[in-house]
Amino acid sequence: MKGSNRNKDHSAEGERAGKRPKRKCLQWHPLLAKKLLDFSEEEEEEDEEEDIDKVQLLGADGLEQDVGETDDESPEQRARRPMNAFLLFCKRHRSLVRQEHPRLDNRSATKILADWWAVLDPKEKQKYTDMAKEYKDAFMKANPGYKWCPTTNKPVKSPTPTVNPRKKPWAFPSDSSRDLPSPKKAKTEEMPQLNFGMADPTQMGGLSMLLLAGEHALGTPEISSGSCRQDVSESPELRQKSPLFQFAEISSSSSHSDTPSKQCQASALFQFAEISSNTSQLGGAEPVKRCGKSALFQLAEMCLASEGVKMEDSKLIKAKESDGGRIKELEKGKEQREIKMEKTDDARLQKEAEFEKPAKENVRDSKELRNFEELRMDDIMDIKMEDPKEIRKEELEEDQQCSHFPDFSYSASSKIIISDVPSRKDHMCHPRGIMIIEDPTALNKPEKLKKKKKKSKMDRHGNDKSTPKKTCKKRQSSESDIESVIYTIEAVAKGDWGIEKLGETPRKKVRTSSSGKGSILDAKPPKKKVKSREKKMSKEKSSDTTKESRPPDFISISASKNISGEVPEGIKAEPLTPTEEALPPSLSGQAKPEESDCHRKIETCGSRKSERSCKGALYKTLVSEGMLTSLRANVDRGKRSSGKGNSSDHEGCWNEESWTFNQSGTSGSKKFKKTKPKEDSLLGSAKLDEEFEKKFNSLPQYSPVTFDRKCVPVPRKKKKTGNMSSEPTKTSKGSGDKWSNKQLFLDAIHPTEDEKPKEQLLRSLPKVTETGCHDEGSHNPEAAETRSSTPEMPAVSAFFSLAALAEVAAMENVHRGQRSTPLTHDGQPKEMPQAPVLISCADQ
DNA sequence: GAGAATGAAAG
DNA sequence: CTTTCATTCTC
Repeated sequence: MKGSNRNKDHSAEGERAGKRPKRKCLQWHPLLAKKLLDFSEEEEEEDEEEDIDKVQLLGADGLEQDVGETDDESPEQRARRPMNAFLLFCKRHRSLVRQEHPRLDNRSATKILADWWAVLDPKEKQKYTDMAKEYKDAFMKANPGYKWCPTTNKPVKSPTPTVNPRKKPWAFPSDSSRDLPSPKKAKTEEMPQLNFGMADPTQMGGLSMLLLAGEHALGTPEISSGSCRQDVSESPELRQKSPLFQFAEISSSSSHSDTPSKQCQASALFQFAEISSNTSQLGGAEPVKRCGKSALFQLAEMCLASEGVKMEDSKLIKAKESDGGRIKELEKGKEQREIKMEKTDDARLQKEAEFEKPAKENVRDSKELRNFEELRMDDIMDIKMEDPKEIRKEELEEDQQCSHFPDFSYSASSKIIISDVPSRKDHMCHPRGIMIIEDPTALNKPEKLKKKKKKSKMDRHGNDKSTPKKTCKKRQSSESDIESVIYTIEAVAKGDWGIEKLGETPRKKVRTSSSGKGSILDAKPPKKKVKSREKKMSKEKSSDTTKESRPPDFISISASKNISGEVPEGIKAEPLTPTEEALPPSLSGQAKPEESDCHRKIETCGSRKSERSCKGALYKTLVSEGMLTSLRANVDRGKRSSGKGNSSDHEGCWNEESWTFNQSGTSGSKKFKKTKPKEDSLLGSAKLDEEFEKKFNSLPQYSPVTFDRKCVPVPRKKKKTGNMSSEPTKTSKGSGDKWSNKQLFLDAIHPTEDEKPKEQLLRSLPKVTETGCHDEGSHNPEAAETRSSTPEMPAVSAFFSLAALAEVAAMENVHRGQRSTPLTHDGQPKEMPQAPVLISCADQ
């Protein structure tokens, strides 16, 4: 049913309604495609990967379908016209309105918003207008060919029946020169001539491509986007006005010069737009050179070297594991990591295993959770040891424990474990593991997911209203969540992302993946998370301390990395290794060869894979060092997209979900690559969106009070008058009570009486976290504005090459999905402060 | 899905 | 001048 609908014209609307549509837009899709073309080599490799993926995907047809569907819809179509000032305002303030008038339906809220808008100080209005314009410009730059809307009628019917008539027409009509068919289409069938047509964002090359793109952007003059350039040249004012433009200019034109100061201030929006565009036009790049170029890369390489050892270990493990606990393998995840080290010495392992078992039994009473974890550890160890007897024992123990925990069932445990796995930094692994374990059906049905989301939303909103039962369930999870949140916060404060991811990721994924079973799962995972976190925390302490004490310098990073390589600690994420581990046996077979390849390549600094791996290492390092904080905005985005896009069908492809799906499909070692392609696309759009969001968040948010005063006198329209009179009145009342004058500018946290303490707590916590670690979330409008340029980002960018930054960002995007909802465990709005809207969307 | 608002863009 | 569509989300 859906499929048909999607295809139909209205599908777009439906999508919108669905919310997922939001993120779908990859305006530069075509550009990416070109990139792909440029980097045909990688493409080939990826293709292979794809095949593998497909095979794997077979299991879950739904996933694949989703992807395909997504393809059909084509990102270009998705590209949405930028919001105008009023819409921005609405988006920014709707949540406020809703808070004040929870009962009010959206329409009414819109009316109120309109009223506010009407009375809004022109000066303030101008901010929104400017923002809208800025974003529009950026958007247009990103999508040179983009047309606002097709004419009312024409597009729909006549043109291209194959694709949604409506979308196609307006997507990139003007690009006659380029003629980029919708990327997806092209890839599948049409335009054999155009190689890029083949490029499917989904399938497209990985970070390397992105990297290349970035390099190009930096290195190459603005050959690419003529139109954009023209625009820029034409409107110098814009540049002056908006850092975005400046940045765009810089990146496009000179690029090479780092011009850190300016760039720093400039917004990533244009950057990415430029990059994408440039890349598209530019020819292939030389990865090797790049490697040499960036210090960042070198650093990554160093990291890689350390990791390489680990990888080998993981291989060994796999080989051994062929026996039994496949799932367990997946589950092992983190513990494995640690264990790996131990593993080297079997004797030690055995001893430890034995030791731990009895110990946990004793502990049981006191700390069940811990035991559980330990148990897992034991399982892992056993597996490694390959001793069937021990495994059995473990099982028994597990059973016992299960008895202790009514909630935990075997299946549940497995799932939980999986969730844990994701908690590690290996995002790649998670999705896949989830996919495998979970029912494909669930994935297939986006609708259900939607419902779920809705429900969750309902719950959150309607705590007052209804669903005591649901609430209860959630509450359990929520409590645990809170703990986790706290941990997360702490972790964040310390700069350790991994932990945070742990908490968040599992949750989200679990939910998403397990539409039906979610409730049970939800309840469980949090506990585990907490424990795992605790454990990690303790273990990581040493590392953490190190991090804390040290500033995020290159040197420090490198040092830490080296150390990490030596130390088994979980802090450093081993992207490749964990992934491999996570792979199920079936996959492992395929993966192994790849791994070996990777390994070899890794050894070779110049190879792309090595680059990737290096990137991964780098990413880890950066993460550990907390340098990615600024990039974290992606998380928000991810949440958003995930929330909306969870359905995963068509639009999903660009979303995290799609991403996740792909990963799941992907075979082990290559996950990175595959992920990357989407990431790229995502990255571009994501970055743009991210920047946009930042800016958006920086926009001032006004308290109802502000409007109340003005509001009364100004009745805008006759029609509404009736409503207006009544509603505005309400507003005034509510605002008066809740809002103090000092709060004229709304900060992040709204003291809503309606909301429950939990939510508040969650909100506040996340806020704090973000605030502390990342400036991104601009809680204070003023501060936000100041930040609009995003101090951190610029700093980072200045430090690293743009390309490197982009890579990292891409990586983070990958992670996004998993960690996406750090705070949102319950589906409650956590990050109210920055983007209320985001929150609403984000919660599944 | 419709609808509530505003506004930009295209016909 | 009219029509789309961008945002959000209830009904």
